Order: sequence, then structure tokens, then C-alpha cells
Amino acid sequence: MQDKEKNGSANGIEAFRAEAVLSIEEICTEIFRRNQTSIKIKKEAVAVKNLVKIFDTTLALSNSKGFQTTSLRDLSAASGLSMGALYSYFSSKDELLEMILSQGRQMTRRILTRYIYADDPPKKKLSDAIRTHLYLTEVMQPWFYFAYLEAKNLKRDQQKKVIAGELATEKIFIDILEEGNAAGIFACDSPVLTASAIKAMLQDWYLKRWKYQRRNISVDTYAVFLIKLVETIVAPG
Amino acid sequence: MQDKEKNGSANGIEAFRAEAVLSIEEICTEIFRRNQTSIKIKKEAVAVKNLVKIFDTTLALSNSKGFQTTSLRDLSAASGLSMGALYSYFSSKDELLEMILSQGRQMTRRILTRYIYADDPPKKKLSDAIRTHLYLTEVMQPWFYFAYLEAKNLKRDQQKKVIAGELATEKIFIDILEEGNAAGIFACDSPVLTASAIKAMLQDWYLKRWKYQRRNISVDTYAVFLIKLVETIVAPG
DNA sequence: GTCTATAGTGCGATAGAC
DNA sequence: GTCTATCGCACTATAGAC
Repeated sequence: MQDKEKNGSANGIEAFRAEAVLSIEEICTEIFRRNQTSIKIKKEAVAVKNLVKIFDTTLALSNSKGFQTTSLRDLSAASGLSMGALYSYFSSKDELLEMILSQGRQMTRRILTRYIYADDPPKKKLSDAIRTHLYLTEVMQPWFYFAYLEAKNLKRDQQKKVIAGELATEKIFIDILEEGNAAGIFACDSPVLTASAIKAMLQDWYLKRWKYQRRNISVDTYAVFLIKLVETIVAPG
Repeated sequence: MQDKEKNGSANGIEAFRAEAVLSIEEICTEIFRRNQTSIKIKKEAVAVKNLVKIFDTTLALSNSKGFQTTSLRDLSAASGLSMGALYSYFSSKDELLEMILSQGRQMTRRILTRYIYADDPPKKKLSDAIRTHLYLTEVMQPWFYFAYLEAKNLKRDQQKKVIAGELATEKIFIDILEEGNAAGIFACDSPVLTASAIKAMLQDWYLKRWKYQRRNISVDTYAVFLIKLVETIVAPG
């Protein structure tokens, strides 16, 4: 386990995925404990199982027709829980939305902090950051897709959290590029614009999944392609 | 005029914008004439003026809170037309959606065919295609943003048209890259993945406008940056 | 802990006055 | 050509049976 963590995302997408699945249950347990005032269910096992089902079903339905358009009747039918049952897990459709966004943010934070090492050299840090980001969004694709496409329907404070997350990711890349520039390993005219371009190509992976799936391009293939492309951009000379 | 067209988008964003505004009115006139069965208004001047207002208002409202969430009552209040008046320009909310999408598609087609020349050398074609695409999405940013973010709420046939447009743009870049490869001017391992990456960076311009605006980056600055970046990627050696 | 039945709200769409 | 008034419907949310 310690070795696996030390290797970052080097063990490939499957090892990464195995760890993520465990984290999802953990985080739903946390959500259950934190919201025990509004959640009327008392048995933790039942509640966590249903919360995972509610979140997954909501993401699936919303990603094919939008969260606003998805009625709680749809969610009830697809999840197998009645309207009444649903309302013992959240007090409004808005609260359901907040719970989902918060679950995703916690997952993201947990995984990113686990896989980023300050003491690696810039070039390794750059390729690790790209690969980890791709793996993360591959495993949590429905959530990232959801958070991105529903962002404009959110309330102010929720929107700000989405934007903050976006800029935080970009900042990771800006810092790596500037560190590489200072060390003379990279020659990157505008770290800000370059980081922004990297971010755009990373986002394409979870926003246009249909395209890559249709073309039989795996996340590892895309990672290799993207790392090479970025290294060409930042290479001196 | 002939010179302007011959120079493609070389005259900068402002010349481009001037031409586009004229086109919008033309296209609304076409829409009016084509839909005269469902549009109850008879005076062309009145109808076109109101159609432009309806489209603009719908895009503005939808881009801040989503098309589904925007009620026709909202649209009525913001546009200054009553519910009854609105319904003399379209027969359902769905038809309004179709009219907007069709208006944008016509604009896109008209502008792209006007600015792309088959007989230029690959390198010039590549930079012209990037610049023209950026100018187009700059001038019609609300429409592109709308078409992208509402795509999943559309019906099957409308969705297919959005995807077809997406792939058509990508094809333009694949063809240019392959032509350059064949001529020995480019050395691009995977034209498909590279075109897809270029597309992702082009889309970032209209999807993340808030970010570029906040950083005071103009469309011309972004164009110069992106063209240089892409030329680095495809350069041999 | 989960269900069914229903109250209350706001929507898309239309009819008819002006 | 545009308005106001209104209908029927689908939604969120809740109350009370089991």
C-alpha cells in the first residue's frame, strides 16, 4: 500500500480504480454521519447503500437529460425507491444537488492529495499530474461531466466552488511550469496560457468521452499522447 | 470586398464582426420567409426585429440559467413581448429551440465557406483555420456556448446535427494535417488525436470566456498563442 | 423504513378582447 | 399585432397508512 502510494498513478488505471471504489463508500458514510439531522434513516448500512444508489442514479439520469429536466419521479422509478423514501435522504432537490457536488469534491481532494509529490523533478511532476488527472476524471467521469455541465444552473456559492476547483487545477500546472522554467528544463513563454491549454485537453477526456470511446482510444493511450504533446510544447529550443 | 474575402480573416476581428452582424439580420429574414406558415406576423420588418430580439434574449437567459429552466414567462418579461406575442413567432418552446439552432448552423456554414481556401499551402491553411474558428466563435459566442451546453437536452435528430458539426470541424483539421504530412512540411504522428486536441483548445475559447476576460486576453492574443503552439506540435524534428 | 395519495405551485399553451 | 385571463398538466414536497 505504501509502495502503491509512493508510485503515484504508475500502476495503471485498474489499481487506481480499485482504490477509488473504496473511497466512494467511505465518503458516503461520512456524508451520512455529517447529515444525520436531515437524513431520517438511522441504520448506517441501509442509508449508505441507498445513498450510493441515489447518487449514481441521479448522475446517470442527469447526464443523459439534465438535472433540471430529471424529475424526482424519474429518479424514484429508476432507483426503485419511492418518492417518500427519497425524501428521507434529503429535504429538497436542491439539497440532493449539494450532496452530490460535495461528494465529488471530497473524492477529488482525497485522490489529488494522495498522488502529488512536491519533491519530484518538474518533468516527472508534469507527467504525473497529467496522468493522475486523467485517471481521476476517468474513474469519476459521470461526476465531472455533471459538475461541468450543470454549473450554470447552480446557485452563486456552488458556482464559486466549481470555479475555484477549476482554477486550483490550473494553478498546479502553472506552478510546475514555472518551476521547470526556473530550473532551465522548460522554456515556456506563458505558463498561464499553457496551463490553460493543458487543462482544456484534459477536460476533453471527460467531456467528449463518446468520441474517444467510438475511436477505441483508452485512457492510457490518451495519457501517453498528451504527455508527449505537452513535453514538446514546453521543451527548450 | 473581394479583397477582404481573399484575405480571409487577416483583417482582424473587427472587420469580421461587421460582416457577421449583417449576416444575422439576413438569416433572420430567411427564417421568417421559410417559416411563414407557423409565424403569424405578416410585416417583415416587425417580424425580423422581434425575431432577433427573441433569439438574443433566449440565448442570454439560457446561458445564465439553462434553456429548460428558462420559462417563457421569463423570456416574455426580459424581451418585453407578452406570452401571446411570443406564440405568434413560434408554436412551441421546442420550435423556438430548433429555430435558434438552425439560425446558428446557417451562420456557421455561411462564414466558414466564405473564409476557407483549398489552394493555400498547409501551414497557411492551418493558421487561417485556427484564426477563423476563433473569430467565428468569438462573434457568435452565446450561440456556441448554448449549442454546446444544451446538447444533451436535445432530441436525437438535433443531437446528431450538433455532433456532425463537431466532427466536421475536426475533419477540416485532420485533412490539413494529413496534407502537411504528405508534403513533408508537418511531422504529425496522429492527425486524428492532434486535430482533437486542437479542437479542445479552440472550444476553450468560447466555453471559458469568463477566464480569458478576467485575465484580459483578447481573441487576437489567444490566436497568436494557439497558432504558435500548434506549429510547435506539428513541426518536424 | 417505505409506501401511496394528495396538496400546492408554476409551467406551456390558447382563447378572445382590443 | 399584441395583450390579459385562464385551462390543464406535471412537478416538488408532505401527510399519514402500513
